[in-house]
Amino acid sequence: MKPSIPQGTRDFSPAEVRKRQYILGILKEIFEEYGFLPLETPAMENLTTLTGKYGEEGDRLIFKILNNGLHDKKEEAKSKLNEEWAKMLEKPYNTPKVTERALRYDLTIPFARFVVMHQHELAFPFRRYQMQPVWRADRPQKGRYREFWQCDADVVGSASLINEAELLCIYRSAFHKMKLPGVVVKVNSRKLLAGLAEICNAPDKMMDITIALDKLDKIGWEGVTKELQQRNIEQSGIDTIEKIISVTGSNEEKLRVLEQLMGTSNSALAGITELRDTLKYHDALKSNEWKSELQVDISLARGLNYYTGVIVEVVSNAVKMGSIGGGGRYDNLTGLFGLKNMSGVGVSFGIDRIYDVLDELKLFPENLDITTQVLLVNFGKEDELYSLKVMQQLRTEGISAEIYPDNIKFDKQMKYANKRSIPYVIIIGEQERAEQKVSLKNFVTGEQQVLSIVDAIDILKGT
RNA sequence: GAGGCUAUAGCUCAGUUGGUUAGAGCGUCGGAUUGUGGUUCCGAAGGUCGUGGGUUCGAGACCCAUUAGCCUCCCCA
Repeated sequence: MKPSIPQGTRDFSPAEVRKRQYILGILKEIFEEYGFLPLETPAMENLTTLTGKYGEEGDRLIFKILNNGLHDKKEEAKSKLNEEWAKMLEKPYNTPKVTERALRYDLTIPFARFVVMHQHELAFPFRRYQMQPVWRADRPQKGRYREFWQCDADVVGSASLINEAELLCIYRSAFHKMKLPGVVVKVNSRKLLAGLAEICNAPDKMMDITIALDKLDKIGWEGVTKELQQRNIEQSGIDTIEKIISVTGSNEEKLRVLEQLMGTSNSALAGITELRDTLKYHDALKSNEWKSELQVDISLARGLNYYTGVIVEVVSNAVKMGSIGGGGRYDNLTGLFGLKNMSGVGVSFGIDRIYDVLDELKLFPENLDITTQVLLVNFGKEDELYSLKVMQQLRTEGISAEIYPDNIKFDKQMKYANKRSIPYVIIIGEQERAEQKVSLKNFVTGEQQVLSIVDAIDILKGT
């Protein structure tokens, strides 16, 4: 049979894993630096944990897991299952008989579930980071996969805007460490968007307005106007929106003008205040080394409807690609699972996209592909036994070493070392063994010398 | 959910208005060269042309269906 993998999934070759680990390593380091603790949750959740949390569209994209009731030995149970199957096929919907588990769709909802289940053991505010794959039954395309990784950091149990500011700093610090150019961290507030809907006389149409507005970059103001008309927004409202999104200047200047334009809405004023306070905290925390921009952007919307306060999204202008991260404040996330008054805020890094961007811009460090430092050539018989001892000595000294396990032709072994980009080869034959020495060949320069084991170790350690 | 493109060797792809025995590069394996890699040279293996049907004297090519992959919109990371 022809080997294949499911649509939207990928193998990661050793070189790719190295690169991915480079990204994960930077994130992990920063998360820990900011006091976040690691968490892992199962790949699958109970279906009821996930449904209804991501909107109608999201629900459709959840990967459901078939019950394995087929192992049930009772004929009665089997026929019951067949009935359910038939029902499901007739008009597509799910019954608990057929599926009651699903692959996790993101890391936030499982986190909320975890917090509620472990509320008595946790010290609040609880900060956790989590880096694991998630699955979506989406149609794959460039930069979009059915299995992809998310790296989230969330704080739950604190309403302070210091958390928002810290998360903004995590973004800026991480992309600074990756040397990613053209990074723009956009912030907005759901309250501001709610206020916008209010002053457009359409308080119940916040989602319609924000979805249309979110496309500003893509389809321009003309396209957005059309979309707003389609969504039945009054012309006076559209004019107001135009005025508001045309506001330019520094973040503080923007906020000042927005305050004048939207002063009649308490919600908008609350949004402006929280953005102002977040920026104030951020300014106290920030490093002058960071080259990314932090922009208040009222056209920023985020799809997930559990956000209630500050929202954030990160893009890189250096590459044509969707957002590489996003997040926001959700006031009542754990309320869904029965734990009230537990405000949370979090950010997510889309490392698959970050990978694509870094790869395209050739920003991965070059030394990532170094693996084994030295290969011992195998000459068979007593030579290889002596080589094994030498090899363990090297490993004890912290030098990664491997022996070619089979006694095949010399040049094949050399070709192997070359292909693996192993920088050193140790040759131990009869002569070297008799003298208790090794021949050390530098594969980059081609130089070779006969040395005592101690001297060889010194050279290998020096590089 | 809507639309577009593609499918030929392990990989990337040629293949003329339909015409004899389907090609190249890379990779793999063997040899030149069993104590010295990269470069080079010689040789070999490897294909029911995605699958099923149709048109035709004749189909890798044309038509229909089907499956899979890629991409765009929607939505999202």
